[in-house]
Amino acid sequence: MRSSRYFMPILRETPKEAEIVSHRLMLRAGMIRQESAGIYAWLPLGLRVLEKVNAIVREEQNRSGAIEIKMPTVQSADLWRESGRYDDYGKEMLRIKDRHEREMLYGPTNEEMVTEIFRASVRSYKDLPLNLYHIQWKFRDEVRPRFGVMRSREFLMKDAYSFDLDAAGARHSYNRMFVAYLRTFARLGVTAIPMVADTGPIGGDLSHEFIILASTGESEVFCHRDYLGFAPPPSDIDFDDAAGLQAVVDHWTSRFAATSEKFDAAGFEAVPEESRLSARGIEVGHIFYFGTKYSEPMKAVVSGPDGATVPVHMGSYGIGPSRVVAALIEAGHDDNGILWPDAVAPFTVGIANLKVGNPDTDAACEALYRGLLAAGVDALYDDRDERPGAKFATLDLIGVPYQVLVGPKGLAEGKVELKHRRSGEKELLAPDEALSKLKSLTAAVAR
RNA sequence: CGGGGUGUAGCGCAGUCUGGUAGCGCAUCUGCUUUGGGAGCAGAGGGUCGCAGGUUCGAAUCCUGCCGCCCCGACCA
Repeated sequence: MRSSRYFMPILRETPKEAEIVSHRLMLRAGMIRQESAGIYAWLPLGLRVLEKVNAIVREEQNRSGAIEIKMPTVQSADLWRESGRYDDYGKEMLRIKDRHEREMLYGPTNEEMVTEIFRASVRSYKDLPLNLYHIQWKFRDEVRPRFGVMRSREFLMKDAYSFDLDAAGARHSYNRMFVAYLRTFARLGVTAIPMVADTGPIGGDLSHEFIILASTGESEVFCHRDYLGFAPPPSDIDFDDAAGLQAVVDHWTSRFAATSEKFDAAGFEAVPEESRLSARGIEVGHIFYFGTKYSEPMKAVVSGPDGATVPVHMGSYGIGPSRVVAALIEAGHDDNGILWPDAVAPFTVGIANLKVGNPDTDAACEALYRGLLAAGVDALYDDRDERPGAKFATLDLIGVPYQVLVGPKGLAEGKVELKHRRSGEKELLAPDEALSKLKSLTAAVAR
């Protein structure tokens, strides 16, 4: 993408309403724009990051055996009356009426709808296990939305729903998601620690929250330091191997880890003092097993091997990609701007032409830009007629991980400067060396 | 939902107390000079002062009502 042709409304000053660093940086980088309290438009740069998060989430869901669908945002109130939640959900649910005065709602979650879809088509235990997920906008009418997309009213959520014949099968489905989440967050470049969680209004008796540690996080969390060193499960892990998955889950739940709601002083004090980690965290994922809570009232039943009709055991599994974007910034930023993990950076490489109009810099930049595009690298070519300082500041602000600075001084020596955003390291290379080095550095994230 | 605050140009703000027809910085546009860490000079454009009533010769400013937004608390992916 050429900067001169792009839509990237950078703000030099911070809008006063933005309190936390991720919100400030997302506004300044022109990633989002607030349209109403807790409701945001995603501008091109923000959308790029959001879609890269989605892509990783989707790949790992698919790898674990989940199947993607897309359910609507608007649902019928009648569906929610079946489960009894229409009256229970309270003011957080946005209730609307259509032109025929039918009661509708903007979905805050989809347990009822997916159960309805399941029961309409599945009759036999032979069709199980089944896990259906979608990535869709949700709306929860929070009393006080805040912190930008961290706690917004409208937010994007990946929600998966598993269906099994019995509790043991459901446990396996739960573990599949547990392992998929470990891999997902590792690929997103962060450590997310599974912590024992409250099941809340969704109900059930098995639940974990996945927490990213960040000093500006909203939750107070306590865990064993060992979690920071645990290796994520490999990409070739066998999701059909119930015992193998259970071993991974056992390992990742073998140390103390709890949010303040589930904090147990005796358990934490049993952790050796030098290993106790008391920190702040951001909840980016939450998984539940809730048995037959919905299948029973909504009659989602299958025939078992013995011919008996039984309600299916279900679980639900959420990741909030829009919140993840903010959490990644909370976990990665400095005074100059955002430090994206390579895998989700809006652009992997930025090229700054320090003197647009100079035949040498123009030609060198064009060659680099074309070479990167040909290699499938997401490159941003800053070809605007701006001063060098403005270009450096912009690339740092939006967090481009690898930057090539091309100016007449360097070119006179036959060199361009390659800068690594996160470490600040710089090196002088011949343009073609820079290109081949960038190709190898970014090979893992190139398309 | 309780408490506090705020609304003036795209962003950050002054002006409101003490009414006289709107200003500053950044951004934008034009020109010249600049060009390796958010340039300088000169000029220009851009605002129903949140909305609706009221008081007044005259309202951004005073009064009444409404709305939006932000912060603190209680609640949540």
